[in-house]
Amino acid sequence: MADINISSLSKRAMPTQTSGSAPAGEPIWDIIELLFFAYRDFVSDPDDVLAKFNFGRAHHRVLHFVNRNPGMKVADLLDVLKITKQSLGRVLKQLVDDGYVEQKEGENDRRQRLLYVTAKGETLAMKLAGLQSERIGRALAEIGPHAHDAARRFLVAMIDAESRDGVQKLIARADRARRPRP
Amino acid sequence: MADINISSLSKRAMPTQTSGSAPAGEPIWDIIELLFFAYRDFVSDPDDVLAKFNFGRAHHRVLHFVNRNPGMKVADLLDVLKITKQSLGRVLKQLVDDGYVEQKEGENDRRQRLLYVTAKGETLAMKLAGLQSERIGRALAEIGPHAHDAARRFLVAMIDAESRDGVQKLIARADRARRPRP
DNA sequence: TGAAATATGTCAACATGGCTGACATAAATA
DNA sequence: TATTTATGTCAGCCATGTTGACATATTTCA
Repeated sequence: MADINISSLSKRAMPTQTSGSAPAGEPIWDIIELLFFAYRDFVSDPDDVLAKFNFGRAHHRVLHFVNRNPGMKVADLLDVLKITKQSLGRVLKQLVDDGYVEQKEGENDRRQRLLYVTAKGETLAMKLAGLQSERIGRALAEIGPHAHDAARRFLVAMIDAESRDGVQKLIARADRARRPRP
Repeated sequence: MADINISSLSKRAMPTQTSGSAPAGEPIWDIIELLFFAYRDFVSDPDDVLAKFNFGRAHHRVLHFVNRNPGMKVADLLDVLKITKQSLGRVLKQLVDDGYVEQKEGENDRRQRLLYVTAKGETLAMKLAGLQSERIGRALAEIGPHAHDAARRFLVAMIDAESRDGVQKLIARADRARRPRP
């Protein structure tokens, strides 16, 4: 447990100033590089599992968001993933063909193909989310009581200001959908 | 300024327990998804600049680490990036041909090709690091005094235990090299 | 009702950046 | 001298992103 030696990093911090819009202090090297390494490890756990199913990261993203937002429209998914419909179409087709995702005609608007995970799809999605949650849970537990909140605040603040609201609403809505009003 | 509404998230937290190796609580959806969105935005700023130079993310990574660790061996770079020498070779060749990176014969071991950024290379590397630092600096400033430390601890803890030490040493060593002993 | 807009799908072609496998060269080392 | 090491390179494959063009069904609007 813990060869973590944080004190050795961050010689002289305080770059792009705590105050206003300072121009260009020394780059914040530690966070830049830690983000690279942390994100790489974060996505690597699912990658190993996905490989066994002949799926890649693209499939993971689709499966994840469909699992979290059952009944979402294709257009919504395109909006969340910010990829082209051709790129989405490729992986979505495989997920449907292999029985991980279903498409149902919209009730009001019959042009829509609402997306749902199948039982099989949910199992895989939850397995992958479980792996990532284990890593996150371990990390947060190592740090202390307010770690979750601190991490969330940091990550939210790293998102483009224009998208933050949308992202947070997406997350909150998915949470509500998953466990309906008590 | 601040459509950040953190309180709306995280209905019921405490998944993979604060204590030991609990098996499989509810996934930590917010962090999973925020990491996806935050990292996407984090790499998007450099992407736009790189596109103008006909470079991609792979070039960015190489340029970044060579800038941070002048004189590093090709083998070291392969180790950090965890890609094959063929993948590295492709982008490295372009960076050298275009005059962003130089290779010098090792003094002790003349088989080695030690890597250095040129003036041009440093300018670009610093510009990209500056963009990312602006985003990070803004985020940390928004949050509060201990944000940098909290973010660093979180990210370190997210890295595979076996690599943490190496990563932190890499960062610390690069910091020392950049501003030699006072 | 008929024209236009919308939601989705699909074909073709291309770029980037991973990968494997095989092989080449120069220099260090046993 | 024989072997190992550090690096480079050729050839080809795969995943996943892109653009552009076009097709189909359905809804909406004038």
